[in-house]
Amino acid sequence: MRASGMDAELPDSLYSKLNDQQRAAATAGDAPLLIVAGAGTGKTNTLAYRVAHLIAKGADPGRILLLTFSRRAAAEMGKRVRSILESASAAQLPHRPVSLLSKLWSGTFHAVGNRLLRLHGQALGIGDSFTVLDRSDAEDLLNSVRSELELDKGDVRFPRKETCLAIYSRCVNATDTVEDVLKNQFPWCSGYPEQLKKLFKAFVARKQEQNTLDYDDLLLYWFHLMQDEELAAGVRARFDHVLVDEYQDTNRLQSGILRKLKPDGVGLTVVGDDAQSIYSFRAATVHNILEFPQHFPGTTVAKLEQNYRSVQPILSATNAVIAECPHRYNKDLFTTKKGGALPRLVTVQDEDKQSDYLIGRILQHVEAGIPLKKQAVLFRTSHHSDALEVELSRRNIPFVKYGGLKFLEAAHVKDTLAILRLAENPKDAISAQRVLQLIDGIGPAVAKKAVQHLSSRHFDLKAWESFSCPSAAWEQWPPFVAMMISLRNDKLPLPDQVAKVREFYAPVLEKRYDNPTVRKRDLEQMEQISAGFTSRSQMLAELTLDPPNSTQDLAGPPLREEDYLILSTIHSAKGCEWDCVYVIHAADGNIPSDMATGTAEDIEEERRLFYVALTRAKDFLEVLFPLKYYAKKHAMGDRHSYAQLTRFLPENVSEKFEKVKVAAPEAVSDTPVRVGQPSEVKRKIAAMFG
DNA sequence: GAACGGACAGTTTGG
DNA sequence: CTGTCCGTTC
Repeated sequence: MRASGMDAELPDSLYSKLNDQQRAAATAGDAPLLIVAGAGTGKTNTLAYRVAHLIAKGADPGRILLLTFSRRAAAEMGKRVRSILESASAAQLPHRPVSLLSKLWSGTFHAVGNRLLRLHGQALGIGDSFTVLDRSDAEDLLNSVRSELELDKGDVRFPRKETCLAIYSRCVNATDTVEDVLKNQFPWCSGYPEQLKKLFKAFVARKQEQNTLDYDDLLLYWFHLMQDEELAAGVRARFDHVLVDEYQDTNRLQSGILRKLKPDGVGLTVVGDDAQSIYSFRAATVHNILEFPQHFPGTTVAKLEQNYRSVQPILSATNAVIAECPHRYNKDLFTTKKGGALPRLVTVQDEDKQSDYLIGRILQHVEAGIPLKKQAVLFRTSHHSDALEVELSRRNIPFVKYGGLKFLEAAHVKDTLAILRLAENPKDAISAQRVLQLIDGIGPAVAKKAVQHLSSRHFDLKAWESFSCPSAAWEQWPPFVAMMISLRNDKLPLPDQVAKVREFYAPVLEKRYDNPTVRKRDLEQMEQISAGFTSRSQMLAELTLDPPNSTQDLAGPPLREEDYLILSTIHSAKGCEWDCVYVIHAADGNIPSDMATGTAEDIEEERRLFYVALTRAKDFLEVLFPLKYYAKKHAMGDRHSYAQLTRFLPENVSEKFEKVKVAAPEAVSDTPVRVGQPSEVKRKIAAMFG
């Protein structure tokens, strides 16, 4: 181990904030280390202490690789390590490690893969200027390959592009064959193994021609980089220590990378909780954490079992929920947080009542001194919060939503980024086709011709000056080509580039969308944030790899000052905690989602998902269950159906909850008009004059 | 032959 | 709100 001569322990007082289990984990030696950490047991803190410990003992921060689940987690970890080391410096450690912290390699597997591949890209033949396709780009590319191969002709049952990509992605991430993936995950597509293989082969070839990598490629090329002994040695030599957070949610490709990165496991630390594995749809496998000790003989297993997050009644309830799950590392979570309220299981009449009740409770908690920011509403699926969002807006309660429709998925944002991507990588035909079709008179056919024109002239964008476009495009074409050429100028600062794009794009936006003002503001925002990136390539890669979770993520500080309620999908809530947590739509079919009740394993994952939701709560937890669901298609007739409570709360579990029933509204015949109506009237009157 | 406009359906979770 | 299908228009 490097620099082992300059052993300097962190001052003892620093560890006083850790319990014995945490301290043992943070200060364990270099043998492979598996930290099994239950929900709320201070996992992040322990990992941060371990990093600080390694640095204090002389490890070079630039030689530590910290793999986290999200960008947010990476930032949080960096902050904590910094603050621990600052306390250490105050206690007069010999060197000043804090200033070196920026050298730490931290980020998601995909982001680190992106960085490493740009460093080693020459050796792999992909260069350092590849662009990264997001999922919908990859789908579009797959789709165009599919129609070229005429796989969509005459067979309506051939899987849709989304399904094709999902199959491909599963093959890559689970390192599985097409046949096995079809058999196990996509049985309804099992009639097409040969066609799919042909499609995937062409898809891979096309990406290589275009110099583009999709998300999966960032792992796949990294994986293969590690299979080449000479190149692998180069990557291995970069890192003395590798730490992986949320290990239960890694897939086989990722564990394959780790095993080549640290073949004997020396200097490798992984942290996770098998009870919180919720990403199998992304090919994550809980086997990675369960079998870690077999993969790396000599593993030290450290358990963290003291829960610091939840009060006893909540912990009892969540322990009861997870106790129903058959296979897992045994952990006995306990807390010393005595007292506290029982979690509530609230039955409401329907979704409207759910919103009413919820907002009432949220405001009560605000009055009791709990700011909105410390309260979160969690749900299985993004659209589960639709009705609530309407009601929150109506009552002027500010909120931020995590998960769901991404800023980057909005058409106008995609258009703008496509222009920048085309400037970055003129071989990127998917971006080119998207961009070209923004011009009047240019549709798929002409766009394709223009791409061919460019391709046969060495992808020099100047070649478009000599392209004969249809007459409808005559006016827009020259300024378009001029803009593209000017973007190739490396000296042009990024915000100026975005400004040029906006100038070109503004009229298109006016013409194509009926709410251009909001969209224009998004683009202004994009120009502003572009100033924060060092290069166009960095901006494009980072936006693709760490898509902003909400538009507020992009907004400047002013909004951060304000108090706002958190709405989040359960998946996006991973790793977070709040004083009050409300889990809505706890009906069977929602939790578990009826999209995910195929196999017993699927259902177990949904159970863990429910467990993750409940364990986010510190002081107050409420689970809401609307009895009635109205069939959306028959809104005119008041057709409805009765829901069942989620199967994850059988009587022996739900007895840990205080049961609350909110009275049925129909009982009162002289109830005044529905709450929704006044706003409708006001809206109509307000809209009378445009 | 290709672009465009209107109508219509569908929409898990995320790097 | 976006992708897709289809009839109409250039």
